[in-house]
Amino acid sequence: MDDTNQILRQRLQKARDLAEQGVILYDNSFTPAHRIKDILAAADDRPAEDLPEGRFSVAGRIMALRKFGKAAFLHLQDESGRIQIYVKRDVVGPEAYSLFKKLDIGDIVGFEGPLFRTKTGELTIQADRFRLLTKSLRPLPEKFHGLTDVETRYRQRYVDLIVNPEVRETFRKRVRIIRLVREFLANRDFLEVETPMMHPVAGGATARPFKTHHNALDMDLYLRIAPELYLKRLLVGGFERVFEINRNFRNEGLSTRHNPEFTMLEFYQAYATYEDLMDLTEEMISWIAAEVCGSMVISYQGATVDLTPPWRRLTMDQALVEIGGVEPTVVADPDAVLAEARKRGIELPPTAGPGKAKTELFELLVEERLVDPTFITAYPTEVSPLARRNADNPEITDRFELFITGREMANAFSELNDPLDQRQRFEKQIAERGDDEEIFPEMDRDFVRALEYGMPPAAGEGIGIDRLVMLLTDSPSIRDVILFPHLRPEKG
RNA sequence: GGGCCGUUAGCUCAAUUGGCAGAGCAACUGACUCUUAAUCAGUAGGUUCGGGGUUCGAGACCCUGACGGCCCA
Repeated sequence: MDDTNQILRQRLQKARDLAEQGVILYDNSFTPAHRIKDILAAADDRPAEDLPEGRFSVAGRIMALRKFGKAAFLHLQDESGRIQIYVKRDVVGPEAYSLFKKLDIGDIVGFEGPLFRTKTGELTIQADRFRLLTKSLRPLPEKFHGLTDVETRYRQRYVDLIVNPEVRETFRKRVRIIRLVREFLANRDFLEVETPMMHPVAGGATARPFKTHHNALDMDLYLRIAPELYLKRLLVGGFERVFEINRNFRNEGLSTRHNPEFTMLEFYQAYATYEDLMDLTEEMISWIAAEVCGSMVISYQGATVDLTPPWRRLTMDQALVEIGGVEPTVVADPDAVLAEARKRGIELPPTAGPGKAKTELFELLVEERLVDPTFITAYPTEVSPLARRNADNPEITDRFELFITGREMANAFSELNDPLDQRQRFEKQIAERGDDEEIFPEMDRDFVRALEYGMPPAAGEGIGIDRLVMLLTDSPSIRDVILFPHLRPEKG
């Protein structure tokens, strides 16, 4: 502990003095009978003469303290809310009051007493007993400006949570959103499963994985970049509707939209197509928004986003023409697409075909302009190694991505279940991976074997939970919706 | 990885052209029994992110490193 700080020294000395007087600094013998929110609700707007009678006991942290000579007001905060407490020497007695005067903002204290209203009408507990439950040794941030330094907020999230109620609310909403996702899928007979986080082969996505090592088995393992290949094995096994909400890990850069570990929902439904999943996705996200935000029309960083179904559906070619302003003749001609991409300054690897070029053009010209929810369909097969080919056109897949506020929110497709096609696409991926052996180092042979047993026709989807939470909590950065976002160590 | 910006008291922030490092809140002492950014009087609190340099003199200028933010890859 940094004992050069004056305030810390004083607090520590104060704690020692209290301990010498026989005060227990970390007492765990007080059980509050009430939550602050329930007291506030019970009293509601009732006038002073009509307040609930009897004694109330609450426990929480002192957030503000206004002391007089022989009386004091304080605000106590528990998880549910904040209430004013009045402590008067004539009521608690001189001995207890001199102990009370040693308490600090930040201490956790239990109070007991009846309710009254102050002359300004504020509901207040007139404490006749109290007990110090936890002595705080570090000062809280200033009451008016609070804690705004983002680095401290992320590094010491506990302080952020103590002093910033909107941060607590964001994380409550996060929990609520995840619970609603589970409820929605459970109501449709989806089975929640858990699949491995450590994979011998990092598959199911194209991303650089984290590597670890199993000592007893003397083998390298990868933290999963996606659960997809395991969930599809479960379809082979006969579970027809499965989902998993869990962490994925990608060994890539950090940004306002990327954390190395992030939470992903993936779900798979047998005998369904990507078109069924568009309906399901609309229904799920608009319902969750209505439950959590109270409306399907929400505000995100100053923009209005209307989540009311149905949502706009465009093929990638249509989006390039209608939103990106690319000539239809260019979109229709593979060579022209490649030329257009190069003309726009996009650097393409030598192996890239028109599908890759289209996707890059889409990211450049269209993506950020899709504010209201939009499904983009007909992704090139070239960039969709796990998706089923379209029956009429093998160059495209039965796939969609969902964009909201210019960000990719979901990725879904009718699943490829032809084992021979799957093996060829894996082989092509490996051949084209370039120098970076970290990405897609080998094919998942067992997955191909599973397909050989026969996977029912199915559609599957992934939704980035963190991005969904960002959208529904109006948070600009993924770090605002992850309790402990990744940061470099404090001391280098 | 690249560019730009930032880091000053526990917190939020000042500091003119390079000239004694400050305020508010928090803290400490005292007064005060309905306050709510309580009030009043007084006191204390600094490795100006680290290292190096220029200068009579550096929080500020130069070099370098750390951490963070934004944008780009």
